[in-house]
Amino acid sequence: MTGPDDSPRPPAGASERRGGGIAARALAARGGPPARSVEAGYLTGLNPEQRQAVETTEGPVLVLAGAGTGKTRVLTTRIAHILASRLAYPSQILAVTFTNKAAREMKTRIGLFVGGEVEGMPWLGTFHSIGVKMLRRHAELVGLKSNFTILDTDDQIRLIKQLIQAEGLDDKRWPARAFAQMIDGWKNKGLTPKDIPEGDARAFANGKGRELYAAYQARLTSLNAADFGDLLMHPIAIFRAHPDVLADYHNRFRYILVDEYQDTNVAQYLWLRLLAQRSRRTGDDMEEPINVCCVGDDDQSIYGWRGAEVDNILRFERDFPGATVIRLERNYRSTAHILGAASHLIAHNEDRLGKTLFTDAGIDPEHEKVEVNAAWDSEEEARAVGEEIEQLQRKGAKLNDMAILVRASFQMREFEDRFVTLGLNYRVVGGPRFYERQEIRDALAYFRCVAQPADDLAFERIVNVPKRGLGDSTVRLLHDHARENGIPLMAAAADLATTEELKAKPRRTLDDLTRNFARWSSLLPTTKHTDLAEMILEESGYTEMWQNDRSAEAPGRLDNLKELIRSMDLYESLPGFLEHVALVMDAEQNVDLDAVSIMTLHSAKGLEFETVFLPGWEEGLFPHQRSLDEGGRSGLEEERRLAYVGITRAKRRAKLWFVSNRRIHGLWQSTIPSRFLDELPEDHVEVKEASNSYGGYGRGGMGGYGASRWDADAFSTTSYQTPGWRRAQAARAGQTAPDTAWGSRSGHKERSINYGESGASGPDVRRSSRDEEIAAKADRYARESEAKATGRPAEGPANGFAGRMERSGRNVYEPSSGNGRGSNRPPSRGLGFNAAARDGGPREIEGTLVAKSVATEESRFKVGDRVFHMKFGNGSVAAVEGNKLTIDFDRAGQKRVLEGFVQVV
DNA sequence: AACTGAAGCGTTTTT
DNA sequence: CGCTTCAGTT
Repeated sequence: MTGPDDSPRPPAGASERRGGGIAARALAARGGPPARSVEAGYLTGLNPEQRQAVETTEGPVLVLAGAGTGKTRVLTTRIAHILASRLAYPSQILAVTFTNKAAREMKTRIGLFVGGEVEGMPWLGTFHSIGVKMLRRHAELVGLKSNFTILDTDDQIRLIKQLIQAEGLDDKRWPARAFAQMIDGWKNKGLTPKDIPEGDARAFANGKGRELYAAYQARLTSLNAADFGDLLMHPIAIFRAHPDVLADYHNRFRYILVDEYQDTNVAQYLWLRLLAQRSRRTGDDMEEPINVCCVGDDDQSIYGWRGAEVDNILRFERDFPGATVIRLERNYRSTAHILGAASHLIAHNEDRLGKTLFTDAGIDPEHEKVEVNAAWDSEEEARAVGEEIEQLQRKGAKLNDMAILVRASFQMREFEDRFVTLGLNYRVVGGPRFYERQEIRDALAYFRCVAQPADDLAFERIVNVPKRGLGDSTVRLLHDHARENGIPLMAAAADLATTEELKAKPRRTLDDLTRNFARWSSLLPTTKHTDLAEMILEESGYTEMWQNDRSAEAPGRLDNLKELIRSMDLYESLPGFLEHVALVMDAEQNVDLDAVSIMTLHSAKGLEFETVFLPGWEEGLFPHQRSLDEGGRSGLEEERRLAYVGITRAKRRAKLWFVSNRRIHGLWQSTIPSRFLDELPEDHVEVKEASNSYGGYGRGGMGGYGASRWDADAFSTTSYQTPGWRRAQAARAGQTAPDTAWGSRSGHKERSINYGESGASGPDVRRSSRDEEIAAKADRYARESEAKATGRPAEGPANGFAGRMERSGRNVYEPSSGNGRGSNRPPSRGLGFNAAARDGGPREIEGTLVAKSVATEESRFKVGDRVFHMKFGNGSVAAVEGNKLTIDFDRAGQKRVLEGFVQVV
């Protein structure tokens, strides 16, 4: 099975053809003049270390690249250099990244060097996408066909659940999800069923862990399917069992580059080592090493929990003897304050190779120190951050240059709520993924059934979606029949439609359904895939199902389906598209819109922003209690690296926050500032007065308005030696684990979020009680797409309503403010935090806010107006509050929306 | 087969 | 606290 890209076999070596030969390359490796006579333009502007990393093309190279030291630039320039020096064909370079984003960026940037010919780099991609590519070429060696399907987590869990039940085990006591995660963990470590430790095997399913794992693998094979982990496991198995295949790759790849090496797990490491560690046999029978270059930063290793082994990077020199190690320590991103703070923090870690970042930019009095801010609770934190953002915006800053980086995704909500209220554009990066939405998965399941009628899991998913009266009992019959005859469910369905086994009604339905699928499949070769896709959704009744759905999300889902079909246009065929979807679970974001980014610290790695807000620096949350409990010291160190990553995302401003009260599991807990705050150097840090809504404006040297938790001297000095701080420290010292909610759970069973879907057999789709929120977000999406369509920014900066709305809510928590979730406030303020409330707060702030309110126009809507909304259709206005309208929609029910999104009919 | 209420469950990070 | 899942009911 040869793939489409049978690139030219490497001849005796591309360079030899140019008369360069190994010697010439070795010369270049010693830093001598490059093979080209003219100094290549792409080399200018590199510092000496970067340049060395680019030009040391021969032999193993490890580049330890600190944050902001131009890692991506080195990587891409190195590839460009290899290509420009004709050391290898594009197809002879294997370049592996971790994320699709990184792969995309590399492609783009290499394209800039090479002049757009990115297609010529067939082996640049993520571990997984390259894994699939290899697996498709040799699938039969592990008992698969080359058109195998890739399971998503959902399919995986359903399948495991079936197996658990088949074993006669209690699927409540042994949850499928937990086992899916165990399997994942094993595969991350490169362990097949027979390799797993006895203890692990016993830990699940009354000691049947190993059997279950084996059964799962067998089932995958019979389904002609692979899960994510298999995309690496199978190639490893193939390489080991078939030296000829491996030799072929050895022969093919002249250069191997790996990005983010500190994040590789054992399986990836094994895969890589198989490919890179042997010598390559050249035509004239000489041994020539494959040139491997790994780039990484041990200080940014934050995926240990997922099986990443920092050891891989520490072990590099042993794995590849004679390796050149290059350190990139010159930081081009951040100010000296930010760098100083981050470096000082990370120096508290023991397990590191040790790098010292420096910058040429000296300490500039204009540069802001890293800020530490306090807030009473998370709501106030969000409010204050929102105000800071608006302030920056007023000074001309762009929202695109700001980001809020949180430890855990539940923190995002507060900010989203707040920004919706403010009318501040935001974008959640890495949130619920497009392809994980229910309607998208359903649609994809239809497509999979058409492209591959043997895809049982897809079939199962949609037999009764929309409801056709094919319930559990019918499906069970199908299963039995399929099993007895060793045929796929689709075929079984076709069979049963012709026999007497079923009652007339389901038989009829089944007959219709299978005929439809047969017809769609037959159209596959002749019909344009986007048209076919549309036809499938239309004729299956799937579109209609959502059209008839009166819930708030339905219109959005229909939009998503349209978007799905639109995006298919970029791909050549249905199978091609399905492959893309399986591997690339994220959808590109709309970058045209000026918006604040909200994301987790993990997904922020590799990005940079002028201003970074880092909320939630509290013990238990950050560092996360669970990391502490499960990971001990190394867990703490990983958290610290996460903090380091967070701070180093900032170019000019890093603003840290902690709150005194946070709601966890619906309960208010009082919290303690993160130990990481203590670990910051005073020189580069400014501790701010509680920057809540009543104290937040009068910053810096201002006299201070009354005692506060931080006390007056906290204003003028940037010291931690304040009573409040000491109190917090004392509290922490006395009580390590903050509280029950975080502490006591013995760690097992983690859950990922399931987006409101019941399983395959549970067709009743219930209304989520998050309708309101989703509706609010729907507004945002509407705005985004509108902005996209009209080509102009959706709306200017936040209008002046922010202040007014906060008015009454500022010092006192008002039970019914916001969206009806006003109950259950934290206890009344203590700790002298109320200082500003005593005298009503600083005057000029009041002034500002009042001015803001006055400047606002009267709403152009009034109660009773008939209006139209892009998502919710027609309705009548039930209430007006500022720019927010409560509208009774004819179809979608009552919603609160911003007036910008509706128009008078 | 589909709907409903009620109980119980988990609440970090994701290719 | 909010959400998912289950079990019992129609």
